[in-house]
Amino acid sequence: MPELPEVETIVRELRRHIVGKTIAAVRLFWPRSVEGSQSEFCRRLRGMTVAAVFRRGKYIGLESADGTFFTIHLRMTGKLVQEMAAQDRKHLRVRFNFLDGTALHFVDTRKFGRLRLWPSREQSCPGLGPEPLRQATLLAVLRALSTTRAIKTVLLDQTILAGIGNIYADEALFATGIHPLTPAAALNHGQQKRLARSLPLVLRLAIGRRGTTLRDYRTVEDRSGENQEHLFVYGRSGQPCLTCGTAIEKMRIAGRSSHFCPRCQKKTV
DNA sequence: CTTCACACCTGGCCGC
DNA sequence: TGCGGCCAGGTGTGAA
Repeated sequence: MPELPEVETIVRELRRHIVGKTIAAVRLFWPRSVEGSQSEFCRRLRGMTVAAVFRRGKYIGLESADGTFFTIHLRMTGKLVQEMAAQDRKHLRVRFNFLDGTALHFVDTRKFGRLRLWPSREQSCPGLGPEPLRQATLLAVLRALSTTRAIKTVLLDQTILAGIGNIYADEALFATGIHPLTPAAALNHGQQKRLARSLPLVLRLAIGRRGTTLRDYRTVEDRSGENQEHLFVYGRSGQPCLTCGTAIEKMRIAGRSSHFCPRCQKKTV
């Protein structure tokens, strides 16, 4: 489900809702949602006062003043909500109760989401590439690519760039006019520069719209995003390209469906 | 190094 | 109505 813009939206709402609060109780309804020792996880979190909430790629990180740090990865269907809707109760996996009487619910239909403790914030989420929100960072990363893997595959690789998922990879490639199968190292300077400009734009616009809600994604306040109203290619196969009218095509790349306009995104190699 | 199948899970949708 | 097959914002593993 959630990619960088959705996770960023959730993190911003979490800051409003839980910073300063102390966890009174943690209850696991689906223990496998927690990686590592479940008893240690619950023990360390009990009594923890949330000092800060972070995002790193698609990870949400919560930290206390004494250095306790844990992450939540929502994978496909995970969500964090203050209040549970009726249909959420069946999929409640973890519940955090705070001293002030409020709660935070980790709801996850498909049970792919994962929570885990780390020794510190610095030692968490190893192997993630840089954040893709700055043009200069992206340009450096794109210029350094020497792989022949398809650019779409590379954008989805979290060790190269952290936070991009299937929707925004497709949208950014469309915005840049690059065919998703283009070998990463074959991008010319103009394409590198345009992609480095487009990606942060696509992501920031989506953040401004609180992300893309296709099915399950909801914010902490149980609001949906609005970016689904502004997609150019994702989920639009067979429909006319909003730029040129050609039917959007769909093909499988890196095991994921990829949407593109065969006219606006010509293969250059 | 890279691709690919498969695993982890549940539910919605479509065709028959 | 029921059933099978296919699909889904993600990631990790092991085989080829």
